Amino acid sequence: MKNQLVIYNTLTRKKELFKPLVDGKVGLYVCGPTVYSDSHLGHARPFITFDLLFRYLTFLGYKVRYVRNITDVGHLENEAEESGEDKITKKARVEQLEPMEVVQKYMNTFHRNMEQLDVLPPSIEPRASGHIIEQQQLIDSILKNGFAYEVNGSVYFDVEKYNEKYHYGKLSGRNLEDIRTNTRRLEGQDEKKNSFDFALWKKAAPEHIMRWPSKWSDGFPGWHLECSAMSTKYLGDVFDIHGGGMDLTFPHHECEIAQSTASQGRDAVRYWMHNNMITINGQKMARSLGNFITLDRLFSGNHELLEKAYSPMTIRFFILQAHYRSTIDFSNEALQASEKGLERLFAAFDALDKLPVSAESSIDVAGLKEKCFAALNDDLNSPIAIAHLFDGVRMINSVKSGSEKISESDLEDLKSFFHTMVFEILGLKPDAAAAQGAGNEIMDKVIDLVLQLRLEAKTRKDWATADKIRDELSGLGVEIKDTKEGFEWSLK
RNA sequence: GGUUCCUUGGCCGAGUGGCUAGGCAACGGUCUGCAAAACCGUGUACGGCGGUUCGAAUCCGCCAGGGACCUCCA
Repeated sequence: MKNQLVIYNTLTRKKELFKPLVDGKVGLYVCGPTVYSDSHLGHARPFITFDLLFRYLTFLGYKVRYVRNITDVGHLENEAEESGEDKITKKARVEQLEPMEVVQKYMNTFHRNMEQLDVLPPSIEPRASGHIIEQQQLIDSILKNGFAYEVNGSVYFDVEKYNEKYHYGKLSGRNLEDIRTNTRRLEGQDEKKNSFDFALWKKAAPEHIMRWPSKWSDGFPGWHLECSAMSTKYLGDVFDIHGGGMDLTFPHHECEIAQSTASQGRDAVRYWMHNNMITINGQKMARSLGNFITLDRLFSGNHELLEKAYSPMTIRFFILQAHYRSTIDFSNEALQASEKGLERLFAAFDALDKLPVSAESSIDVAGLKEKCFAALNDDLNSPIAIAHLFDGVRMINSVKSGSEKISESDLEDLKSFFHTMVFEILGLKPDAAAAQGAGNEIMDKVIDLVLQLRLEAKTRKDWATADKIRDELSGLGVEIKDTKEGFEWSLK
C-alpha cells in the first residue's frame, strides 16, 4: 500500500506515483501564513489539505519532516498610494504596535485556529525573520552565478538572463514572451531591467521599520526568497514535496524555482502540489476582495453571512468533502449538510462499541478498507474515502438494528479501521461540547435520573409526563433517543 | 488581451467511454404510544449544438456562461 500513493504534480500536470528521494523518508514544505491579520476560511484549506497529506504519509510509515513557514517579514504592497510600504509595517502603524507585536498576535491566533481545526503542528515552523542570513547567502550565490544584479542597494533577479539557460514559467505554463507582453507596468520599478524581474533584496525607505543590515543596504529580503532559503536549509538541496495554494503558483513558486535553479543549477522540488480556492458565490474568498470570513467568526457565528456558528470540525469535514484540487463553494446550506453528515458519522462511531457480535459477518469490512485506502492513494481523494466511510456507517447501523451481522474479529477490525481513518488520517474528532455526557458527573446522573423517571412514566402509559420531560430536556439541549433497552441521550 | 481550469439531479460534491458515488434536503414505507434516531425504497443529473464510436455526461470541435492566474493573496 505504501508504494501506491499517486499525487498530481503541477510541474508535469499529471498524476505520478510518489517515490521519495530517500526510501522511507519524506521532506514536505508548505507555504505558511503571512501573519498580519486573522486567518480566514480560505487559509484553512491548504493547512487542512496538507495536514491530511502529512497524516497519511505518516500513516503509510514514512518518517516525514514537515516544514511550514511563518512569513513575518512583510511583503511589499502595490497599492497606488502606499507603494513600498510593507503590510506588517502598515498594520503596525494603524494599531500603534511594534511590527513584531503584530506578528506575535496573529501568529498566536493562527496557532489557536489550527489547533481547533485539529491541524497538527509541523515538524519545523521557521520564521522568515529568523533566516535573514540564509536568505542573504542565497542572494550571494545567485549573484555569483550571474543571475542577479544590484542597483542602488537593491538586488534583482535577472529573469531574462535566467531564461536564456532555463525555462522561466515552466510551473505555470508560461513563456517569457507572453509574460513580457502581458505584464502590467507598475509604479516605482524603474530600477529593474525588466518589469518581470523580481526583488531579492530591497533597500528600505527611511520610514520602513522592518530592516536588516546587509552588504547591499539596510533593507529586507524579497518576496519569494524565504521559502527557497528555508526549505532547502531544513530539507536539503532537493526535497520531495512542496505545497501551497494555487494562487501562489505564479509568481511565487515560479520565482522559487528560478531562485533554486539559479543558485544550485536545478530545482529543489520534485513534486509540486497546489490546492484550489474556497469560493463564496462563485468567487475566490480573499482578504483583498473583502469577502472573507475569519475562522474565529465562523466558529462563533458572528458574521452577517452566517446563519449560525459552525464548529471547527464541521469546517474541516466540509473541506475534506471536496477534492483539494477542486474549488469548493461556501454556503450555509452546504456547511449545514456537512454538519449533519459529520454528526451521523460520529454517532456510528459511538455505536461501534455497542454492536452485537455474531459467528459470521454479512458485511465486507476488508473491502471497505481497501476502497478507502484506494481513494486516498489516488491523489488524496478524501471525498471518495468519506463516501465509502458512509457505507461503513450504514453497515454499523444495520448491524445495530439487527439487519446485518458482524463477527468478533471483523468488529475489532472495523473499530480499529474507523479509529485510524476518522481520527488519525482525516483528523476528525468529536467536539468537546457535543461529546456524550455533560462532562460533569452530577449532571450526568441527574439527567439519567430524570430519564429513568420518564421511563417509568412511559411504563404507566403516562404519555403527558413522558413528553413533558422530553420536551423540557430537549429545550435545554439534551437530545433523547428511545431505544429497546431504555434510552440514550446526548448534548446538542 | 494572454495562460489555464471549470459547467453534474433542490443544495454541496465525486467520477468517467458501457456497471448505484456519497452527504444534506424531499417523498413513501418499517420501527415507535407519539416522536427522534436508524433501516428500506423513490430522482431517467451530467450547459447548448455538432462530430468520433456499437455505445459519451466521459473523447474531439464550435458556441454560451463562470472561475483562477497574469499584482500582495492560501
